[in-house]
Amino acid sequence: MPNTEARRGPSIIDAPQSPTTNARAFAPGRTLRQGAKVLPEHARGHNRSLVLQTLFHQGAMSRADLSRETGLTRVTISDLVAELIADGFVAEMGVREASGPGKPAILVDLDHAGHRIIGLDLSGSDTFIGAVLTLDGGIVARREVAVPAADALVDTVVELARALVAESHAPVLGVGVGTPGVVDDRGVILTAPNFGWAGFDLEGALRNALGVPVLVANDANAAVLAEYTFGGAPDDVLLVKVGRGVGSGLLLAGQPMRGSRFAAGEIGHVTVGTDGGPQCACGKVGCLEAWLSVPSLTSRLNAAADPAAHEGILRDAGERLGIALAPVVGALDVSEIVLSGPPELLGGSLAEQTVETLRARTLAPSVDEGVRVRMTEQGQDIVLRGAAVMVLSGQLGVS
Amino acid sequence: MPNTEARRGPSIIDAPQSPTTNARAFAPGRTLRQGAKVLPEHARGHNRSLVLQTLFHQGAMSRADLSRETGLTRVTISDLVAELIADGFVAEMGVREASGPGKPAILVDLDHAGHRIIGLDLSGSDTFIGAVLTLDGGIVARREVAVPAADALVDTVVELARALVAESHAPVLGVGVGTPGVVDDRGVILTAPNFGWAGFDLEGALRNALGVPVLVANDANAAVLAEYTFGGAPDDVLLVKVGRGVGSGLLLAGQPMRGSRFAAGEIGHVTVGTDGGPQCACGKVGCLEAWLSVPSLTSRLNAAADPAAHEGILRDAGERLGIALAPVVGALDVSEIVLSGPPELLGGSLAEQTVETLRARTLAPSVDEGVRVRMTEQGQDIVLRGAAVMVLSGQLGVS
DNA sequence: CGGTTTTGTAAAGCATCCGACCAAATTGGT
DNA sequence: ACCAATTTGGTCGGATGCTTTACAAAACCG
Repeated sequence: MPNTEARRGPSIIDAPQSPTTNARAFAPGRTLRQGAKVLPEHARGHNRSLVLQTLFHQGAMSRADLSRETGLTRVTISDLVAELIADGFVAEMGVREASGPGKPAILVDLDHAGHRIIGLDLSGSDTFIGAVLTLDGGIVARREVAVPAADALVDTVVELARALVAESHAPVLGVGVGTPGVVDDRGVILTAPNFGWAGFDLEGALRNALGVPVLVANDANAAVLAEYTFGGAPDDVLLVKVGRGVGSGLLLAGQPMRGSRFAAGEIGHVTVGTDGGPQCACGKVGCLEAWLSVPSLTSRLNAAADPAAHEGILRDAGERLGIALAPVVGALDVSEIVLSGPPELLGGSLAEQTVETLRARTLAPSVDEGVRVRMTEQGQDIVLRGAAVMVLSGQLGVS
Repeated sequence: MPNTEARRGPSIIDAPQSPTTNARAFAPGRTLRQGAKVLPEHARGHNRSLVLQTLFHQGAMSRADLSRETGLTRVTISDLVAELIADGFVAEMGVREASGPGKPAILVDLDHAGHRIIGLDLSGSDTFIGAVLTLDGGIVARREVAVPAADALVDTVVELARALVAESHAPVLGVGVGTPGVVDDRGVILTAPNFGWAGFDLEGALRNALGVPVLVANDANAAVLAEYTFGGAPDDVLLVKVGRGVGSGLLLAGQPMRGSRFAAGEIGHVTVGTDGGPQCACGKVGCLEAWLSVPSLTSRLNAAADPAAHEGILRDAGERLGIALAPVVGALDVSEIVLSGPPELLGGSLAEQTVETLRARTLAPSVDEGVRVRMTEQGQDIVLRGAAVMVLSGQLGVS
């Protein structure tokens, strides 16, 4: 049963076209780089999000605590909290055990059970994965379907989402989708070679079919959001997602970067080094993907009769990743690079060699301040949880 | 003063929660990624900047025009404009020639003569350059001093700024400084090997000495601001500044990127390619700076007896720049790369070869949508004008 | 048991923007 | 000549949002 709760009127959250998406970037020459007017009600919305954000990251606390954390007065916090309780996003959790003089505090917290988020991960090579998540990123239910033929793709995705919405026993805050391909800021898939999509408005199709807010983004961009919100990644982080291809998601100053043509992160077919390399499916030689993708890595590992050679193959791939990322690290000063993919391939020598190569090829700010390289701890669910973060961020202003 | 807010007791009520709730607790030293409260007066400030920004980019217009451009009502615009006139930032420019029915409009515009900006460029290898600029970036007066010995650096800079402030025949909006080195967001120079500075608060020193607002940033970061504001660069642009060293400034989605340790743009000592290269002063081999800096380029050109070899040397350098930037272009999807430096070195074959190499080593979104590479048209004043943009942006919210 | 501290709410005040209305100035039709 | 239409710029009251001040409730402490 489609719920209309998530699209109620008075919420700030409802504005489908947020003012930050001004990038109607097609005009030749220059786009108007003007911001938008700000009204008192926008300030209200910002402060609403600020309360939610504080509760999200710091857990249950009293209104007085919220006042101290946010800088807003207790009066305003009371008002905001009352509004959020009425909207079902916040709930009173009982009285805190008195720990000193004064009236005992009433704890308030996000109503984690009050809403659910649907996340979809279309990046698998064999299956589409979907899940029902709580507001704190916990997975409540999960479904998988085999990737269908090209002409049934959309119907399959819609049905997967519809089944999950039906399975959610709470109002659905929104549906987040992480998909391969280049996706613009309105959820239109500009190009997705695997699916044969070009200029397809997946976000609009899902919204029309489901009647709930939908947000669609590239899978690696979703993944880096999960790593930021749930994985403790710093404000400047690059996530490299290794699967059938190689892609990346980038966060700078805590903001996701989309690129001028929404193609940020497309590093799979960047040529690495000046000494040739494996043949790539794209026709070029020495693409990062030819060195690092799971198919290319496994085929080279299988071809090596001697298991002792495996170490060398993984180190070579790690070195190539380091060579490719060194200019990015130098130009952006990211402090952490997170790898997502099969841990048995990426987790060991490969990651070690990557960080060694990076330090050799960049001028580290100081000895122990070099860039870190590590595997994600989000495992296989990283895109699902990233899709949930997209909804949290888009609907509640929380990340 | 009471302050027991630090640690509350554990809450007694603890609904079963997924293990991921506290996305924050670990990672020592990590900054809270919470925003700040927003009050109505902040909205007012934003709208003030919006009016200034509109006038800055579109020139004189009537209050009614401003209302249509910004979406604010004529009432609010009249109020904002009155305030800006009282502050001396806006002036009435007379009545517009009637072009239709209705009462003739009174044009208002930025009062370009009402304030001046002081810009300093400390990036020259021989001289410090300073200038008095109008609000629209025009240079009114200029001074140069030889770079002094290390122990007189600060005094020299202060005196240069003081002389320019005295020379400005209008209130000084602020002083902007572009300097080599790594500069944090409060104008503290973390490292500047050329000057022997480490952790030196140049911004504070100048502010104390001059009593006007001061903003200090890296020279290449200042330069890219000039290119964005005065050079028509798009929202996602990388500027490469070639001089004694090689540095870069980066703008993504119209926002300057500083990096996690304020070291974004430090690409001079990134190793390029996997086939060696010239020896760099830093001790490594094949740094971008060893290929591309003005001293290294000129010495290689002078060493070539045959002028016909010059073309090859420049093409090699351009190719190396392309090799270094290809991963950056892939990861960020910048749409334009701007070169700043001696045009006789960078402007011809070098830039051509750079764009060719970039296109060969990245997967262009489509045929004619590849990245552009061009020389700046801001010439030698790019850092001065960028420093002025820093002041415009910091003091008026205009860029 | 009164004094102190803390929490949460209520009332009044200030800032900001908007809608409705109005006066002024110009064009254009009759 | 004159009046209607149009556009500009302003005034006045109303709505929203945050703050300061004040207050009741509920705990602790001596």
